Amino acid sequence: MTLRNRDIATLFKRLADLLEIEGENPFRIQAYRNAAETIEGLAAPVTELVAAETDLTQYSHIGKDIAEKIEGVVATGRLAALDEVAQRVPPELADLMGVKGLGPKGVKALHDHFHIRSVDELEQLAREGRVRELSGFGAKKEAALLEGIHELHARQYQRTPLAEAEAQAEPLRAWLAAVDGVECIEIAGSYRRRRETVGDIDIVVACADGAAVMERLVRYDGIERVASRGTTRSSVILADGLQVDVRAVPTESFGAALMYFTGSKQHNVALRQRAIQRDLKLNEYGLFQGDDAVAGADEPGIYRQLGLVWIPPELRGDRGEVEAAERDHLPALIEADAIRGDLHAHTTWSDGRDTLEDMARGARARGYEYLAITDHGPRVRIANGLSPERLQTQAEAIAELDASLDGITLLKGCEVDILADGTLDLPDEVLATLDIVVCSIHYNLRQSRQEQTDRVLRAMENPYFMIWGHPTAREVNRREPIDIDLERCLEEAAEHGIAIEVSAQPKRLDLNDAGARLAREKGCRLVINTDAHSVGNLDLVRHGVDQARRAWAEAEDIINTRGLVELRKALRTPPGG
DNA sequence: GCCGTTTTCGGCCCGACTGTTTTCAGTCG
Repeated sequence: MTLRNRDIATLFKRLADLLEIEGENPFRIQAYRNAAETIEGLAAPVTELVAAETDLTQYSHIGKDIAEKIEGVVATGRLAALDEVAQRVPPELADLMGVKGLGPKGVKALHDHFHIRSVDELEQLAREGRVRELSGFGAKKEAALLEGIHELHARQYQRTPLAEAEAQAEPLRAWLAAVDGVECIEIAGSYRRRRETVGDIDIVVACADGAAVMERLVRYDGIERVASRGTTRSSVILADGLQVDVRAVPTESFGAALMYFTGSKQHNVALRQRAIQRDLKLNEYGLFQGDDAVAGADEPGIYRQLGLVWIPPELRGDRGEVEAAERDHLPALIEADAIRGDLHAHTTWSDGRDTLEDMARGARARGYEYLAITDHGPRVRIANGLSPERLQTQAEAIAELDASLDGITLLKGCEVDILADGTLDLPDEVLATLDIVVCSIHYNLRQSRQEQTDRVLRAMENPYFMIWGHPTAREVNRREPIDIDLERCLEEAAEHGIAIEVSAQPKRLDLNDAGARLAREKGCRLVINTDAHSVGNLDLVRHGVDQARRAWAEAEDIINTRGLVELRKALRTPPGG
């Protein structure tokens, strides 16, 4: 199995956890955690960067020492420093830190006194009521730990997909907005940064009377329990286990609080350091010079005082956005209303729920100029994939409908399968009759990296390969991406003028933000498609726009922001086409 | 261990809440 960036990051996080339990210098620990964040956020595989002898210290939070440690990991598969610490501190203790309410000091105390090593042992100890024997631990703490263990098991470390989080959070936002005196209310956190999944929900409320907000919060119907409650800050757990933190601030602090709770943590740290350099102090109440607030009511004012233009939340990840904002070189991010058509949609001809006509009318009702009908090719039998004969019949139906419908153009297309050997599941003479050919992988997901890469590169040699559909076949929280040399494939795609799909399906979001950013850097055009299997699915496009924005994409990078004539020019041109 | 618009040493984000403490440490975000 290839060493993924996430695996390498995990080693450094674990090293940080164990050192923290040992009581090491907290800044050294933070340095390892910062480096882990950087590694996770890199678009290119670290293994390949090392193979190409890239200077890793060019990346933030990676210095000489950590660069060498990373090279060691790539060479040996092990982090020597971690192995060394593991001789003194049982590595399983890091898992105990996953229990809410238990930090490094608590883990060390429990281990020193009871010699426990696992969450299960802690659970047994707590059930027997023995944790309270330890000074610093009481009955309430013991109960809180049992609760924390329960939650750990229940949620299995899973983050909530953004679309699900929306369904939970928006009604609660509306519930709180009804409190008298609420001036502004926003959902912050990774939700506002539009990450594909969220760990919890952060709601920031501008209100003179915070107590009234908290009073209404705890009366919300969907609450499982109240984890903590104050007059300015409270936490509740919703019925499905999602945690919601609510923070009430005065109106003059709303921008600062919104910024603070939007994060990312790394972005906040960068801004606070910037404030310190200017003899200012930034906290969730405002930007202060001594005791005087110089900004705080709104975000643009704070950024301005720091010498920056306002940074859209999707860019706040300490990935170069502060430097870009300083030079006023931020991208003009794509907006949802810039999308003028969908190039990947299914109908009842294969596994869609709605008819060809319903889909066409639905797209027109959304204001689209065009819609590509791309039912499955024959390989996907379970989805009633189309044979060349049925595809021909469908083409006639599309042409007939297109002629009878004003205000939208229907494009004849197909979602062709990239077979295990890199051939496509329809012959070239059939593909030659189509306007749009989306090529996707649905089967043989477990091929080796070499096989998978060769497979896609071979497929791309086919002149009718126009769009690479959901390129890595990943599914959020459910299926890892296929093992493939993405960078190599994107270079090939750029060369042939193949557009890369950013699937807006919440379960796919494929390519993801880092992949889409890499695609742009390699010179590829992107296309935001819903892969709609119903009329309602067409509305999912905004989730794809979110991903593209996180990839720093502008409207110009996305081919389906163009009118039909320009779109055709932007697509790969097959021979004679 | 990283980093640099008071740079190669000396900082490194900071406030709220909880439980346990009898004045604050630990944890969280």
